[in-house]
Amino acid sequence: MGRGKIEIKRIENSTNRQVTYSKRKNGIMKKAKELTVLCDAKVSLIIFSTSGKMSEYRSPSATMSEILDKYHKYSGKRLWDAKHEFLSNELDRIKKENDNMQIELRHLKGDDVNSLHHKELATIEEALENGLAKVRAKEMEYFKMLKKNERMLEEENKRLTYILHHQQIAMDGCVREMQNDYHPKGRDYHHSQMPFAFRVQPNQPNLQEAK
Amino acid sequence: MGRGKIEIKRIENSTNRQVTYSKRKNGIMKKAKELTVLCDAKVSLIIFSTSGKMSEYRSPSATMSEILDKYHKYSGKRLWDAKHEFLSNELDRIKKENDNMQIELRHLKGDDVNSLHHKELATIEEALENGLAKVRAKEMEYFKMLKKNERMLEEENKRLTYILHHQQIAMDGCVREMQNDYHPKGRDYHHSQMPFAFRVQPNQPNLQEAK
DNA sequence: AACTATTTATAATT
DNA sequence: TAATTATAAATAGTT
Repeated sequence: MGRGKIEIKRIENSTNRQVTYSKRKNGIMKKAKELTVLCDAKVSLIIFSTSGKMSEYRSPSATMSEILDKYHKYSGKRLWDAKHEFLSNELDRIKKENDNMQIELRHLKGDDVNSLHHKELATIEEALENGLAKVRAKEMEYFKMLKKNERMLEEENKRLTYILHHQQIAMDGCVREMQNDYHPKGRDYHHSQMPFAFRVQPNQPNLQEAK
Repeated sequence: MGRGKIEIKRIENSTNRQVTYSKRKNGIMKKAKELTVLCDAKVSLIIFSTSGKMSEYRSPSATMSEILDKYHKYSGKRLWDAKHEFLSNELDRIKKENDNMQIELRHLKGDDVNSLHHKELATIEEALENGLAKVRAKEMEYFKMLKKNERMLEEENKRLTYILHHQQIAMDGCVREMQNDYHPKGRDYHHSQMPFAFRVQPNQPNLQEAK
């Protein structure tokens, strides 16, 4: 389409090539726009000249990421950089793992077991019994520890009570002596002054009976 | 450029639009190829039709990632940052979900329960008992179904045996008649000819005793 | 950059 | 749906 027909091969004359580039670039851009409007298509056209200059047309209705997303899906090519691809793969892997665990969890909770066969059911049952046994053992252990702790506290309590009692007796003697020295007429002075809480009281009644 | 001039606006007639799309798509592809060859340019042309079908032309000298790299530099647009961030967040989220499930699974299997308190242990125990109950119920159901099926098969077996038996008797009578007619001297001819497998045998001995 | 002869693309038609 | 064709559009060579 011009004064003469041309062969489709590289134009060797650099000036001609540049002129033709400019003209045809405009032409193809126009065509892209027309295709977009006439046929309601989404077009992405990116052109780099020999010198590296970029020209772009993109249908107004489409973002570049949208186009690339679709391109990605269609071509199956992995355009993204290594890091991106790694993340993508990792995500897929973990999602799969996640699904499997979810299924296992549901099975262990006794849900969605209709599709399972006898052998699978037996395996799950065994796992459950196993888990139950372990959990109960742990609970028992916990209980024993509590019991042991309680016993230790009781022992300690008894010991403290004993010591306190003797201390009180010693103190009584001491105070009586002091009363004899300085307040010969006063009686039970220290007892009436001492706050109740500081006097030894059996706060664990059963301790008195414990061996 | 055609029989009549057209306005550049969306072609409402769907058939026409599709025809025009096809023609112009080929046209623009051809133009892209020519530009590539004539002017030594790098071209990327991606087109999506209304229906979502993709067509692509790319200069043979250029890979898509090369084009996108250059596009990236030129436009200054950061196309994949958003995507990257999204993937990264998604990965974190799912990893966390994963970890939680993993812990739950371990607990249900009775592992790693040392750090748990009494209340948590009790919750797990309950879940396990629940699951076990459901699984056993399912197994019981399965077992009953097997039993029922077995019973039905036995019934059918009995019925078939009965029918076969009577048929055999009838056949014996018939053959004997035939022997009397044509081979008065032959005896047990049909029995010796009949493959063993076709003769009624009690293959489930206990069936004979079953009510 | 504008012009124009000619080729090419394509809208309407078959 | 695929050819055909008349015409519009694009553009190669020219100014």
